[in-house]
Amino acid sequence: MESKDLLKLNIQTALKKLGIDLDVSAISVDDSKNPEHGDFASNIALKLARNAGKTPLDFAKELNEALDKSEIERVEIAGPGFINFFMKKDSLTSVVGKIIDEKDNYGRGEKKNLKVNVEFVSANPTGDLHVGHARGAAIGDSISRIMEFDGYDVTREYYINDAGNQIDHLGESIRERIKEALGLPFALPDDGYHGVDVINIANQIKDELGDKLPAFLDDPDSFEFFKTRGMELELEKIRKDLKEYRITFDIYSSERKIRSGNAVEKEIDYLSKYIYKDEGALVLKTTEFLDDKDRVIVKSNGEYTYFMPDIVYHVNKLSRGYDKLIDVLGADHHGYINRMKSALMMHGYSSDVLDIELIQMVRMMKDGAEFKLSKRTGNGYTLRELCEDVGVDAARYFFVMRAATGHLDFDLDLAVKQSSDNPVYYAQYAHARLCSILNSASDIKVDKACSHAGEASEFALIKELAKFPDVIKVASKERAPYKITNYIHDVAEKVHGFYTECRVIDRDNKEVTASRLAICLASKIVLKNALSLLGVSAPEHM
RNA sequence: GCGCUUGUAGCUCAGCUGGACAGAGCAUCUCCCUCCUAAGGAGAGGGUCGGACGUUCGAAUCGUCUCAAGCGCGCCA
Repeated sequence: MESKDLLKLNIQTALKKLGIDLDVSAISVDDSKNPEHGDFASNIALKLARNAGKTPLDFAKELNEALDKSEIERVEIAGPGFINFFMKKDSLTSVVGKIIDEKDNYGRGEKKNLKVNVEFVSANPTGDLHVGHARGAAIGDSISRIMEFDGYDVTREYYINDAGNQIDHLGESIRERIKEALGLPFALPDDGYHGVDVINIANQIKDELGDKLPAFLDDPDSFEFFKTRGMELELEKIRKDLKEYRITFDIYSSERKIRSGNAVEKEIDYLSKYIYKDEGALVLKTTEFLDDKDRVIVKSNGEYTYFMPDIVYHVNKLSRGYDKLIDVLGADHHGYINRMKSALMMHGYSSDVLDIELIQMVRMMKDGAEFKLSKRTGNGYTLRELCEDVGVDAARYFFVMRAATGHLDFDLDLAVKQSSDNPVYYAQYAHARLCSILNSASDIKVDKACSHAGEASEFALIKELAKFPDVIKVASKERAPYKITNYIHDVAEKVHGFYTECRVIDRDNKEVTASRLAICLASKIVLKNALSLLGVSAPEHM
């Protein structure tokens, strides 16, 4: 157990001696920001003094006397009643050996036996993924990785809206492009897809059909074929782009399949007591739960609104046994949250069975101005181009670097810079430096007890490493990958400070060398673990 | 009009289940490589935490009001 947690238990026991029973979770112990305030600080006396009928200072003094001092060097009571703890060195350095022993598993949360489904990207297979998808993709995948590491059983799912009329437009566009290629008269639909990628796909399908053309165009099944084949090819491209981006999905769900077998009708039946008719349309009484307005589910012309099959889809996901659904959506969907939650509540689920993570817009910035367009196609800047331009590491790191709820300016110039200005390089460089030291001293056995730590920069780094498990818990709970990038920065900063202050390899002083090598190894492990949660590589050389 | 999100240093953002002088990066200025990667480090300047009032021993953090920006409020998806 980490020294901070031990300290909490220590305080808990001391409080008991004073006749106060408190859960450990109610005892706050913080890492001191200022070294003068010791290693850890607690405001517990300020919180409890009033109820105990004492002044915070007196309360702190009494508490201090009840503490077990075996791990504590000394205690200072400061300010209005803060208790500052100066820990014994061994108590702080023990985490180094722990990290080295646990390696890739350092920071991993306990197995929770909870199944979580994270749905993200879910772009219609009608064209290339563009940068608008890229942030949601990076955040969705990082949330998945973080929660997996925290001990959840995570499924990554992609929902294909293949039943709507966008797919019809795709089919039409392909058919007309094939006609064009065959020299026949053609007419692109106004709401069709006009990009070069559709032309490429049309050409590919044309080649596949070969001699069957142009006769096949008159076949009544041809349109259905263009639709499904076009979609398959689009999806193939998307999968490939995502794989390059280090994202793979466990499940691709098709709207058509979800809808099959009267699933929608059955759902309407199930919800019947919350449904009423209004001017020929069926309306769901979502206001009975969280919504501020009832929602149409079947239009007066008999068609479903988008919402209806989506309810079926979410119910379907839950029927597969997930304890929690997470949807990663664009921020413009915020009106959708309470409506979907309400529908699920009609099924008896709690409102928090579904979490919707809203992702704010990204502005790509280049030379101080917004950069929107692909240089190749004249359409939107694609994910593939972005990866080619700045690399997957920088792309993924930048996209998760800020809280999802806030707008993000993606500085393309900074992302390609090979210098410390670039936060990705700053972190990766720290890792590479550590590897370089470890390689140069591979013949020296590391001292896992880290028994010769003495410099301030060594302790600053060790304390930072000890925070990792807590950072994971918070990032997982808040679904906040940016907490990991912040942490990575802090670790990298301390690594660089340590590197500068402490010469590691000293052939004349094997003890100190072995102790410092342990710090290097532990730091390397933590950096690598943290980077991997974001899908960012930890290079050995740069 | 209603709802959601945002407003913190010149710029981009942390900090927000209330706590000790408000932090980081970039940009600006000073220093530091005979030595494991200077893709680094040390230091300086720079802030009425949008505004007002309230709760509290204590508010960037909580509450109310207000100003500003973005986005939603379809029988669109």
